[in-house]
Amino acid sequence: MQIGRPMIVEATPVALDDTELVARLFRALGDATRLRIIELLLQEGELHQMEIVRRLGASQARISEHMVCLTWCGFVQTRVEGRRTLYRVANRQVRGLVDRARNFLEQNEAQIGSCRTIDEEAQ
Amino acid sequence: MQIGRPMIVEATPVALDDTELVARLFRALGDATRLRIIELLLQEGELHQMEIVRRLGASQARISEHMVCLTWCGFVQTRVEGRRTLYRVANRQVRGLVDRARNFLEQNEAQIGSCRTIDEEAQ
DNA sequence: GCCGATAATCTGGTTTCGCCAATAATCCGC
DNA sequence: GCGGATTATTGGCGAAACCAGATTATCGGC
Repeated sequence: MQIGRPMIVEATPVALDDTELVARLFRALGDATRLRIIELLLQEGELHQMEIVRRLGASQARISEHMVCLTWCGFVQTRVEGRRTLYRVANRQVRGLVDRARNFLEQNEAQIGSCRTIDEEAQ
Repeated sequence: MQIGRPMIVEATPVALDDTELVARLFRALGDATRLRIIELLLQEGELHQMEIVRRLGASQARISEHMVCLTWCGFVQTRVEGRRTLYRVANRQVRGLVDRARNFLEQNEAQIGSCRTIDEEAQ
C-alpha cells in the first residue's frame, strides 16, 4: 500500500441504481467549494492546483481532494506539465448544467436558502 | 410552538452566497428518494402523498419531509383537494435539469459510482 | 360527534461528508 | 543528489442530513 502521491486508482465499480447515480452526480455539484472551482475554471480555462488554492483561499488538502472528486466524476480533465497538474472543465455539458441551475434560481425565486431539510441551521 | 400539522411557515431568509445557493439546489436534487419522487411525478403528472408512499414503498414520514423540501425549493407545486394534497412538478425546467444530468452520465461514462469523496463506503 | 384516512412534526440514532493538521511522495532546477 | 515546490493521503472531528418510530393535527363521511 503506497502512501504519499499515488495516482488515482481503479476502484471496484459498485452496482448502483440508475437514480442513485444521478443523485450522486447532483451531490457532486452540491458543494460550494467544488462549484467555485468549476466556475473558476470555466472563466479561466486552465489552471494548476496551487493557483486554484490561492484564488479561492482554501487549504491545499481541501482543494486536492475536491480535484480528485471532480476529475473522477468526469467534470474536469487534467494535463500534467512538469511539476504541475493543469485542470480544465471537461466539456460544455458541465457549463450547461450549472447555467440551468442558475437559471432555475432566477426564474423561480425559490426559497432554497431557507429549506430546512437541506440546512437545519438556516432556521 | 404548535405541533402536529402546521402549514409551511415563513422562515427568515438567510443572506447566502450566490454559489452557495446553486450548491444547495444541486444538493436538493442529490438525494435518491427525492429524485424518485420527481421522476414519478414527471411520468404520472399529479399524485397525492399516500399514493407516492405506496409506489415508492417508503415511510410516510420520510416522504412527507421530502415533499416539504421539494415544494419549498420550487421543484414541486401543490393543490389541496379535500383530505388530500396533490403534488405535481412545478415547471419544465425541472425535467430539463434531470434530463441533462442523465445525459451527462450517458455521454461520459463517468465513474461517479466509485467516487470516494461522495461516498466513502463505496471503497 | 366519532372514526378512519391523510399529512406534518418531533426525538433520537446513524451515516455521510467537508474540513483541518500533519505527513509523504514526486518532480524540477541548481 | 539536495532543496523547494507541488500534489496526494491519512486520521480525527464536527456538522449536515437521511431515516425510523411515535405522536398529533386536520378533514370528510357516517
